[in-house]
Amino acid sequence: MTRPTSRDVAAAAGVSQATVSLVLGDKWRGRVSERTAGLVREAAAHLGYRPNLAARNLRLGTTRTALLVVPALTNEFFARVYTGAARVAAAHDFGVVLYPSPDGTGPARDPFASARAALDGVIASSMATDALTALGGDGLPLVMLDSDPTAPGAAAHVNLAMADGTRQVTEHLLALGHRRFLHLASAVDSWTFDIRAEALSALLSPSAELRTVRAPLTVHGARTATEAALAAPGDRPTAIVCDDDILAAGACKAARRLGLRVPDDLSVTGFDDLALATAVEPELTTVRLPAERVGEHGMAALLAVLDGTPWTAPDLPVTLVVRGSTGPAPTR
Amino acid sequence: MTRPTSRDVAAAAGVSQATVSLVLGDKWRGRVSERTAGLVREAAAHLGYRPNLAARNLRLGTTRTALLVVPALTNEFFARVYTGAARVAAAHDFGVVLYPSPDGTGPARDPFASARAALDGVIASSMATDALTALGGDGLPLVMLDSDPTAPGAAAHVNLAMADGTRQVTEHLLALGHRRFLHLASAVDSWTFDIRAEALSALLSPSAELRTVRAPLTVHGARTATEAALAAPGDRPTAIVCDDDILAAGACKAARRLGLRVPDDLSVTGFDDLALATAVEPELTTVRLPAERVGEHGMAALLAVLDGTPWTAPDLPVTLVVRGSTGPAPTR
DNA sequence: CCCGTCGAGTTATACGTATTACCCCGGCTG
DNA sequence: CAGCCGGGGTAATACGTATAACTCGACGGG
Repeated sequence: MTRPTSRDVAAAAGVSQATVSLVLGDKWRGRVSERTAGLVREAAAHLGYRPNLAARNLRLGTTRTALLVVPALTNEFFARVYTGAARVAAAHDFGVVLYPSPDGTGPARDPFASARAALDGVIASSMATDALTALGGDGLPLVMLDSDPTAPGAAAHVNLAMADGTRQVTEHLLALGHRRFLHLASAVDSWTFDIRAEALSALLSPSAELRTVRAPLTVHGARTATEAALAAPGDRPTAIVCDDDILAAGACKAARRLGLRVPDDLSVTGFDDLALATAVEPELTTVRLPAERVGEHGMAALLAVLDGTPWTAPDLPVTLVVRGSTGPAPTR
Repeated sequence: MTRPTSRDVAAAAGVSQATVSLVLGDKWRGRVSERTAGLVREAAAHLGYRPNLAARNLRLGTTRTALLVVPALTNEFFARVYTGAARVAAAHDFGVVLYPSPDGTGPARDPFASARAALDGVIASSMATDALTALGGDGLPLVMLDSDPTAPGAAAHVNLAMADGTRQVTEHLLALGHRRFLHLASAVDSWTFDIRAEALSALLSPSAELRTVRAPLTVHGARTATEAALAAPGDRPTAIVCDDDILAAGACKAARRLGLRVPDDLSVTGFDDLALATAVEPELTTVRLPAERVGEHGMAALLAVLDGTPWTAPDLPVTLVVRGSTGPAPTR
């Protein structure tokens, strides 16, 4: 009734356990005869043998498993990061285990207890610096994605050219004649917020006006925050630069509620190029982030670190995708 | 340089390895003095000791880890299923490892090799029956979510009242006067498609007209499929029942392209109540599925199976959410 | 005829943990 | 004073695997 072990297979094939291990581990060239190997494989298949991963991991001292820490899986961006990481992992016979870090509804507090798998390394995505250092202290190699490269504890970094993305979108809007901007950002602190806010104000001042509003990373949260901002006294902004497509979708809804037309009265831009960006009307002008590439590079970096190989790579490029949510500034 | 083991802790605390294990495993009431326990804990903390999970799993013969197989993580529905499963798992000191089954871009073929963790059981969500039976053969307890309850190999099932959801949405549309329906479904075969198609045709015939179109589960795919369907000769449908909010979003875009107004000229309904449903304009009338609840029940079912406890539960209820994408049938 | 070599396996061991069975000692009981 | 008990801890072991070290014939060369 219990699962068969390599010893059971050995007994069935009339050989020793070591031979089973050699054959199934593909290490038998010249050590075991073709005929015996066949017998072993047949016995294994017949019994439905599966090696016990726990035992193997213990013996080998490595698990070929990485932990990927993401803020929230329901965000398509991170799902895509995972996809990329898992693809590279699979190519190197690695596995990836997820830990959605506490966003309130997530699982328990301790990633390493929660992800019960034995791990070889950790990849952490888009975490605030202090949350990361909390991860750092336990001796596993750590790769940080989309995070402050000066933060301590990381063996490698993978970053996106966020500042450049902000530059592209801003210049696009400036070229369209916009001069009054609203920066709509996620309420959650992150390194990329700082980067983008900085790039934005550097590009705009002193020729243009900039206000910043932060909102929960949901369509609804962005809508209400934007409504409030647009209803504020003073000259209305003509362009809203959002740090996320989700926020941009909310901004568009706010505009519609207030009777403003996008893009005629108000231009809105997003970030990420999620499926959402082309689901809404008008489709969002946004900055496409190579999310899967981020995951791929993160896993590659971790593999390099585990190998002792030095790893370094430039920031991943991002591209502006112009769609229907931006247009010339209203001449008024 | 290598990670400290329980023996290292024992040496540092001046006790035996067994004592360390007892103390850290909280099994020392009456077996170890308070003072010694303190020493052990202090030594462990000082060395940064983390028990080796592989060794523990091997010793205990259980991993307290489940594999969750989902079709695609980028779909918010499955991300929420995972969230629910992980929450219940965490409450029972279990972990959940994901395996996004091959959607083309996914990782390798064999879930059990790919998810490298040693497993206690498997939860498979919304899989076609044949894909599931391929999973079945390896001796692990299997819980099926949202799948054909007559399929062999499952130790337990968790299902949604999909037929009832279809009934609710159909009656809503019938009450609004609609008589010509288009059923827009995912191109991927699934048990729930059959269920809903069946419910729909039973409710509509012979009083109303029904056509079925299947499309890739993307906004773009749904848009092009819907455009083609609406351009087809014959009387245009006045209501499109979609099996997914993503499809509904695509259908709305198709309508707009053809100059049809939603809901004035055409009513559209979705399924799932994703964030997308309230991101688009008009917001989607849809059937809300308790996705997290599905994950929670799935994990609970697996825990029960592992316990030997019988497990059974009625289908999870679903609720119609009426929003702006449905309205009275055009009087024409 | 003896030794080296090679082919085809086997025996033994270690990985780090949890737990069972045991040990020792001081104090209480009869 | 022998016997017993219980508190406080230790020694030994098993989990299933991978692999290094070894064995055992047979064979070929010198």
